[in-house]
Amino acid sequence: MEYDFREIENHWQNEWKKRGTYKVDIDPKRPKYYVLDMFPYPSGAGLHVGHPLGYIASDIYARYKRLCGYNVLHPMGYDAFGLPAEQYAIQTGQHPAVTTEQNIARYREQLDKIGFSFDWSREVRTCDPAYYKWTQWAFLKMFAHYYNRTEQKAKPITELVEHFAKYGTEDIDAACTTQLHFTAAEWNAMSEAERERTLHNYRLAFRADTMVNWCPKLGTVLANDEVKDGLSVRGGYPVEQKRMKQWLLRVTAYAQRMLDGLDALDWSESLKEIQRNWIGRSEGAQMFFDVEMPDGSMRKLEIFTTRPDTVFGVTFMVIAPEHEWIGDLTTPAQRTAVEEYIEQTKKRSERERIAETKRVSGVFTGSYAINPFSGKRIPIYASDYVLAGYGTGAIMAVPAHDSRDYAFARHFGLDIVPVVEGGDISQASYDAKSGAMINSDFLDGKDVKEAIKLMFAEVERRGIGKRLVNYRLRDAIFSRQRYWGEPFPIRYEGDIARPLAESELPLCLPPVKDFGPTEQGEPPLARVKDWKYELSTMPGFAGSSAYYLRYMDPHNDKALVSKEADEYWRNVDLYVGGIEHATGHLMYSRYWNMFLYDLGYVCESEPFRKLVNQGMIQGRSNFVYRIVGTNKFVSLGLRDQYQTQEIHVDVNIVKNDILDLDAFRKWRPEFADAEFVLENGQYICGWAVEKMSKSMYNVVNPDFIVEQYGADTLRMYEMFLGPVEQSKPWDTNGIDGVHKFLRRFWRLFHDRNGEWVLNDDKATPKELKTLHRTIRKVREDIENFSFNTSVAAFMICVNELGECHKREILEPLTVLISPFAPHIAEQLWSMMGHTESVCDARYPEFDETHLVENTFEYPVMINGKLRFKQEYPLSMTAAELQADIVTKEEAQKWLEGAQPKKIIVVQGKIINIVK
RNA sequence: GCGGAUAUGGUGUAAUUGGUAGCCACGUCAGACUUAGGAUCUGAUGCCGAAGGGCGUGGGGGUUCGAGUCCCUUUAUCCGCACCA
Repeated sequence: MEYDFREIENHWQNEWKKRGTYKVDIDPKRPKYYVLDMFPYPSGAGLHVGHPLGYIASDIYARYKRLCGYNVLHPMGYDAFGLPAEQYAIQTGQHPAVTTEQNIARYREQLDKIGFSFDWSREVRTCDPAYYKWTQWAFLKMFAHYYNRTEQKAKPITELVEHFAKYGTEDIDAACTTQLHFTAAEWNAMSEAERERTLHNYRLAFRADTMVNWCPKLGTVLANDEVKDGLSVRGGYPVEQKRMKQWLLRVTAYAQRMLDGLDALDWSESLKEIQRNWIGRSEGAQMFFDVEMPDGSMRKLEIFTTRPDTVFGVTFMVIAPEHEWIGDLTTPAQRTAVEEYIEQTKKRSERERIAETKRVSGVFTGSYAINPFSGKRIPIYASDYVLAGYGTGAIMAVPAHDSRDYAFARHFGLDIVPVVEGGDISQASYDAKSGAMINSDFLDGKDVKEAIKLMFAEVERRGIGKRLVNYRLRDAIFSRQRYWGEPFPIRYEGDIARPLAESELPLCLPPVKDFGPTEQGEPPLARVKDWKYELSTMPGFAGSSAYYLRYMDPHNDKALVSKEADEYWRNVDLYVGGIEHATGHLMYSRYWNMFLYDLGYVCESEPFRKLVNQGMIQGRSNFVYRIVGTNKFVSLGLRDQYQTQEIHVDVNIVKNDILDLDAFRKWRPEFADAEFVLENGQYICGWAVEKMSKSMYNVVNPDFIVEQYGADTLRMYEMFLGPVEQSKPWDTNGIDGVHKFLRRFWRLFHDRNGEWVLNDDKATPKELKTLHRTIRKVREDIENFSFNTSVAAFMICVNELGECHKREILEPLTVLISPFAPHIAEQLWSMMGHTESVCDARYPEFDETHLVENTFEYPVMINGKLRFKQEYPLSMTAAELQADIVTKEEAQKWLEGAQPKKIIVVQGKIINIVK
């Protein structure tokens, strides 16, 4: 009987479904293991071969863990709210719910074909009201809490209200948008609307009037991680900065904890580094500079600096054009110039601003500040090189030691005073944080690092500022002027946002017919009659922030996750997904989880213990070369002889870069009568690595591979391609090698006539050695997530076994391979007479004793090269080994009379013998 | 500019973690079986050389008896952040 993967795979997939093989429940008797994939957004294009890469890896790991006796939670679901479905709806008028449903069905069909061990009874969809009830619930909790920095924990906002009523802002250290100061009397005198407005300054989910990323083309605001180089990540449309009233999440409150938490996580260093960069902690000082206001009053301008040591070199100050005080600071003489400049900056898009970072621009406000240390009167400028969103939006400029300040000073002819030795300020600023201080009074002669410390102390002593830590991380803008997302459980009384009661959840997304903004530019929900709730909806990351918790207890309508389920499954042991979520989903999830942890709803502060980023699979495009003006195509090697035009050709009709001529003629009508100039009787195509996309005809559909070779071949081949973490072009060349391997594996159980053979003969020591070497290698490799090498180990093993028909060898080998090729393993397992699924077997243990009768090799260096090897039994201990060969005499005898010129012994071991 | 990663045959990769570089495959070549082969099987295949032999892990230097692996330096590519004060 030949290896009929079609029948085998069909049969076992049905059988798994029928038996509920992959359904899991809490089982306190067994240790848990939670293997999670980043759930997909079900797009209309379906899966290509790149998508399952991570799923296959995690599936192998999940199956392996299960075979090792763990109770494995391995769920799957859909991240179903989001922009593409809605964009499609706007274009076609089809409701996103309908297209999403269709796409999910297609995804499911494709996923099923590959033979994953998902527990589908736990499927979640973020657009399902029963699911997003808990997204809304978490939002309400954030709305009802603030972050107490003294306790480093989220606390009920009611505590804050009580405190305000008794003591005002006295002794409050809370994460907030702006530092407020008021007394209990002032608080008590506030109207309800005023109090509400004040509380938004502290809530973890809050409304604020801030600068946001506005994307006119998408008609919505976007979070920072959804914008790259001034363009929207989705769609690539221009994004502008605009002041708008939006909902935000105070993720900055958790900046330090998110930073600290990274150390204990088993994530790749590069991913942790991306998050560290994104959080962007910098230590410095807050300092106040006295400012002479044009109206004659004095104010204190707050700045942030990481280089307080250079304060004697401050010769001017710069504020952002958006700075609150800009109007007050501008003198009548400068008013026109300043207003013009503000107008000019407003017009420049984010993209232009980024592109023109080298261009120096700015304007003098007319006002002066006093350098608190040198006592000099210094001018205050406004310039867009100072960002409103970072620090306080104002800086002290030290042109001698900051390249941007230097360029600015040069452009406007301002003083440049060096305060650190080491540079040549006539050429450039000296930015390095080392050297001796000069021109700096009490700091003179001190090293920069010491000077910084001394300055911190001095600033605090004089009461003009204090040490401060600043973060680059911004609060996450949480509302989208869109339809296809979770509605906010918020209704308005005038301008006061009132949360819905928990019992009113879920607040369901009402149906609409038109998905675009209204004529007044309001979000689509404004069209819904009697919709008295918030018009915006939540962003994509809302639904994906806690889905891993929901999988633990997906049908619970009393809680996001029950205490019992949470305490059993705890958190994700292994998370597999793309690195593109480093600053989005992976930040928000950690924030969300820490918040729920503070409130006692979850028992682990970090959601994902170990994380593996699978590489991207790029496309490998193929080209044919048409002779210009003809319908004649010339093979790659001969194209230089003609004037040709390069045309993408469907990679599915090319094999090993050789074009299937008939298939090409059938591919498109205009090629029906194509002629070819061949080399060696074949048409060789050119190739290039490009993004996998329809327009380049390089999309390889997994269904196509499954149909041709079977799911097990696809699974193994994707693993064999190289390390999971690595990005690589998809190359179907070579898939035959894996397919051949599976056929050889099949043939281990069949004789030359294809008859099933399995006997109970004793295995030879050599066979046992082969088996156990493979067990050791594969176990190690799976633990290390090195699947390409474990596939290679299987291949070697099968090559070595030849025609082995022994149960003693084949049974463990079948279990060993079942995570990689579950269908064929299952079939063979049942043919061996097992009634239970191979998934219920135990993974074979490595037994060293089978290697004992064999030998290992002890290398000796001769003439600087390893030339001579002696084999010793593995059972030999290090001491015996030493006694045997380590002495010079032994070595000499061992070399059989050859006269060594030199024997080099290091720490009692011969490491080199020179003859 | 700052930070992270990678570099090995024609190709994808491997290397017991400092010990014979190139495992396992793809591709190529040769052979067998075939009416036929995009089937199957066997063998060869890093480069140079007729051979002995020499060279060889992006380049240069170093440590070591010994380096793909450790250190310094340099180049190239990829990724993240970026007027972040």
